[in-house]
Amino acid sequence: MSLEKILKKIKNEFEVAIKTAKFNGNTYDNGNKAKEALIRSQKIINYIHDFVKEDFIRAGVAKNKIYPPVKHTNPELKIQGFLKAKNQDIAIVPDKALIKKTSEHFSEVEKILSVNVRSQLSSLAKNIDTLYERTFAEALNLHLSYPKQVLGEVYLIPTHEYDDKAMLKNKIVFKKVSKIENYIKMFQAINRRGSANKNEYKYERVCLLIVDFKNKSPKLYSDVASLIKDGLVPPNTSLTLENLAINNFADDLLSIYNDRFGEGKLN
DNA sequence: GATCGACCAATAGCTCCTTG
DNA sequence: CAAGGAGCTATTGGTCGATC
Repeated sequence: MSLEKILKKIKNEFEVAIKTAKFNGNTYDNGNKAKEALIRSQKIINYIHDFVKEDFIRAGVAKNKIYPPVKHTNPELKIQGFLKAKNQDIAIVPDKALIKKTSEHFSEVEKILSVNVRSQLSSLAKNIDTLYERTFAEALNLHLSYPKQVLGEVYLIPTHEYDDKAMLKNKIVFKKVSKIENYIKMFQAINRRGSANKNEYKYERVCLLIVDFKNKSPKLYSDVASLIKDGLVPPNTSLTLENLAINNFADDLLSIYNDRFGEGKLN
């Protein structure tokens, strides 16, 4: 499925939950509660998981090396990092034998390519700093144990967050424009870890999906010029979405992977 | 007196374990 | 081996002091 279609589906399901206070055959007290159930079911984020998985397959990765497989939500691979073990949203495993080794520290485990995927559609401003901490702690947790491991992160944010108060009354209301600049700045700061022996807090490649859900067909922003044109970041901004957009996401990760571990291990 | 920023806490749905 | 419960986590809502 194309990303455009997926975003449309996400918008639709999210807004239907808010407007009807229903999700998955259950009726909730209000639209906000139904939306919570939808988010917590992981249904929405799983669309993005599958998109990323499909993109890896397009880029040459073997289907059977991806965990959980396309269209499946388990088994997730739990990898023991420096401080804690954590399930990986998308893991690409060069050799099946590694799967049994992820609960302890085996150096070959670093050959597993891992991508985490998350979203935040409301309360962005309030939580930006919780997000900072979580996001970079997760890369650290793995890189401190596995310095060469190739890590990716995909984060979906709206240009205008959904208003949580309006949801209580089953209304779709968008707040004024999100602090998109802050998000870009923060993700650029932890993006493109080039060398395997430093900057453990960085990801090898991050993708920030900036989407305007106010449009009937949600609009995905892949360059700063468009953001400026639509008044979403100041015209004089020095920021860029270079290496932060979805274009070449899988290819970039694979290219770093191939440099570190040799060509073709994931095909 | 409205908005912002920083920090904390809650909770549903999932997974996994236990128990009968 | 089903049912129930405990534990974990992602996401986001509440609050309070600072700042505009």
